[in-house]
Amino acid sequence: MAANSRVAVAAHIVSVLAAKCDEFVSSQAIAGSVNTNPVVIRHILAALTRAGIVVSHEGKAGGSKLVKCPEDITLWDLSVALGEEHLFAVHKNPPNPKCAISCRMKETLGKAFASAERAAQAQLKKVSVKDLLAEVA
Amino acid sequence: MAANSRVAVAAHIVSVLAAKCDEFVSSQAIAGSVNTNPVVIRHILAALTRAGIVVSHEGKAGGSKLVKCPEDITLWDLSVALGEEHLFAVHKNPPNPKCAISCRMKETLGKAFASAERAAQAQLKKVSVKDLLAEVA
DNA sequence: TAAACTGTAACAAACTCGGTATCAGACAAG
DNA sequence: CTTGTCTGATACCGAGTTTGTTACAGTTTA
Repeated sequence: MAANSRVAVAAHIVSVLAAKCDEFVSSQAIAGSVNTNPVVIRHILAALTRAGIVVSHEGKAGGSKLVKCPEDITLWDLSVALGEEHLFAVHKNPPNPKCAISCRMKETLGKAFASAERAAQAQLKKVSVKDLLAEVA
Repeated sequence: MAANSRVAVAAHIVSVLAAKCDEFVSSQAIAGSVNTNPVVIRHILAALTRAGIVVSHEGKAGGSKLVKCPEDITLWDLSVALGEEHLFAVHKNPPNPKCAISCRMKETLGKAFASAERAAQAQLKKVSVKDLLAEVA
């Protein structure tokens, strides 16, 4: 799957913020760690702000910092914050009414994929930002 | 995640073949059920053929049929056949050597994502084409 | 030989993704 | 109160992906 890496970048961002406990860190400094453009970072930070995970501060000496404790932020929370909770997609072609399989297949597949997504979700919920930092250190 | 729907289409294809037990079904007939173009079907069928899941037959009265029993084909087998086993991606920016987090983050995230993928994989392995057909019927 | 089919290549339209440039506005420091 | 630094937002680009389409050579049956 041509999955994007926004959840990974979000995890990186939040880890950097967690490491600099309670300081306001600029998007430029974070971008230095991720090795990308500050605007890319700010775009993801905006989603994390909407989700109540970080708070930002405009103006000189501004930046972002965590609102929640690192152990209360999981990879799943980041996925939800970015609207990336779906791992599988069902084709969206309208069903052929003449074919019984066609009429029910998408619904059936949806259930199967949903259970796989729940399994992955349970695993993502087990990994907190605190765990990531501990592993890195 | 901008997930594609090729695994879903593959599942649809294989279900149609399983329903028409041991007949050779043309890509056009399958396309009629999926409601798409025959070439799209043939492209996926090519991958399934390489994986030894179906066999095709050129010429008039040609088509494709299953090689394996429906209960021995799982959604995971289809994912592997299409090279779609990865659900998550880590950003590929080179790490910033001045930042300890940056140097280890990608590796750490890779492990976390791998465990989530394994969980989803285990679930996909539980669903066979026979199960899909039973659910549809 | 004619018809029906596969296999494959080439292409297009729509979309996604990561990156970049730019600008208004906030705000702290001097 | 001016200057410098920062966020937030928008717009844009190039590359790649996805799905669908057209076209055509080769195979097989009747």
